[in-house]
Amino acid sequence: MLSKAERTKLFIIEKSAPIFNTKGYTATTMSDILEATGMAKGGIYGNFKNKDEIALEAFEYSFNKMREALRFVLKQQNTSAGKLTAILDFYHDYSVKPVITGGCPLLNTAIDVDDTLPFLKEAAAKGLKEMLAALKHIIEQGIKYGEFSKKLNAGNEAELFFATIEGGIMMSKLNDNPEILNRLLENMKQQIKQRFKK
Amino acid sequence: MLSKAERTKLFIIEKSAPIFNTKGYTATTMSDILEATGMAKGGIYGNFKNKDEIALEAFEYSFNKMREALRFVLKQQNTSAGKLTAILDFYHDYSVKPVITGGCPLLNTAIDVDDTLPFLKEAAAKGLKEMLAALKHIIEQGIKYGEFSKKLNAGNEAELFFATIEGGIMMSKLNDNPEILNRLLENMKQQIKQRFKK
DNA sequence: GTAAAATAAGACCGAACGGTTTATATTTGT
DNA sequence: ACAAATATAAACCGTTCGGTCTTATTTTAC
Repeated sequence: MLSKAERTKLFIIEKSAPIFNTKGYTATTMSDILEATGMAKGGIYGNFKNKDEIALEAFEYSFNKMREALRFVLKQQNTSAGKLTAILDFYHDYSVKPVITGGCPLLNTAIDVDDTLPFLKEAAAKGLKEMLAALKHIIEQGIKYGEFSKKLNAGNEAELFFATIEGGIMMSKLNDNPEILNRLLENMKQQIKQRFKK
Repeated sequence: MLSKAERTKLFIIEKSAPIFNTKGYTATTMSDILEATGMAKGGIYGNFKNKDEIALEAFEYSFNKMREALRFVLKQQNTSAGKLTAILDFYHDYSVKPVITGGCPLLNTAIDVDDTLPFLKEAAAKGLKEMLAALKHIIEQGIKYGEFSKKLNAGNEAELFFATIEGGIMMSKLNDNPEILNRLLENMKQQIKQRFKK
C-alpha cells in the first residue's frame, strides 16, 4: 500500500496535471494548484520542492496515462495493420475526449516549453522518442512478417504517422471541430490498406 | 509614408512578435517588451491599450510574414504539383530557420491559447482556415486541370498536408533535429508524385 | 496509549506582474 | 517657428507571483 506521503503526492499530481496540460507551465500558478487540491501551501511544499518539480511529475503522469491507454488498445491486436488502426481509433474524437483534459500532453508540452524550459523539454523529447520507437517497431514487424511492403521505411512512416495525428489534434482543437482529426484518421487508415501493402 | 505613431507601433510589434512566438502569451511580460524596444512604459501604453492588443497584433504580424513568404514562393510556380512542392521546400529546415523566431506562429499560438484566450484563438483559427483554403484551392486546380487524380478529396488532402507539416515542426523542434521535418517533407513530395497522380 | 516523526495550515516575504499617472522633453507636420 | 502629437522617466497602484517559516495537527511505530 502507498504511504500517506505517496498518496498525497499522487493526489496533488492528479489534480495538477490537467491544469498544466490546459494552461501551460507559466500560466499555471501555485494558487491554481492550491485551489484544485484544496490544500494549503505548506502541504504542497512539503511534498514537492517547487513548481518545476510538480510540472515535471505532472507531465510524466499525463504521458504515462497516454502510454497505458495506448498499450491497452494495442494488446488487443495481433497484426501490425490492426495495431496501427487501433491507434488511429484511439485518437478518434481526441480533441474533445482527451485522456487528460487539455489535449495531448506531448504536443502541449513540446510547444509550451521548447524554447524556454529545458528540463520539461527533455522529458517531452524522451516521450516523443518512445512513441516513435514503438510505432517504428510495429511497422517493422509488419514488414518482417509480410504484412507491409518491404519498400517502406519504418522510421519515416512512424514519423509521418505521428506528425499527422499531432497536427490533426492541433487543428481540431483550434477550430473546435473534431471532424478535422477524424477525417485525417480515416485517410490514414486508407493509406495503411493501400500504400502500406502494395 | 507612415506617420510617427504608425512607425512606432510597427517597431513595437516587430520587436514583440518574436518574443510572443517564443515564450507564449503569459510568459511574455511587459518588461520583456520594454527591454526589446528600449522604450519606457509610457511609450508603449501610448500606442497600445494593453498587453492583449500587442499580442493580437504581434500574431497578425507574424502570420502575415508567413503568408507573404509563402505567396512569394507560390507565384513562381504555375503547376499545382509545383506549388505544393514549393511549399514543402519552403518548410525545409524550418525548425532551425523559421520566418519568425520561435517557430510557426499558427502552431505556437494554437497550442498556447486554445483553452484560455479566446481573442487570440479566434485569430489563429482564422489563419488556419485561410491556410487550408489556399491549399485546397491548389489541389482543386490540380484536379481540374488533370494534374491530379479525380479521386482525391481536395479538402482532406489539404488538411493532411498541413497537419503533417505542423506535426513535423513540433517534432523537429522538440528533438533539436531538423532532419525529422525534412524527411517528412521528402516523403510528402514522393506522395505527390505517386499517390496524387495515379 | 503515547511519544516521536511526518505532514498540513496559513501568515508572511520580497519581487514581479500589468497598468496608470504626471510632469518633462522631444519630434512632427505645417 | 510654433502648436500638436508623441515619447521619456519614474513614481505609484493594487494584485499576484513563487516560495519560506513557524505553529499546529495528524500519522505512524512501538
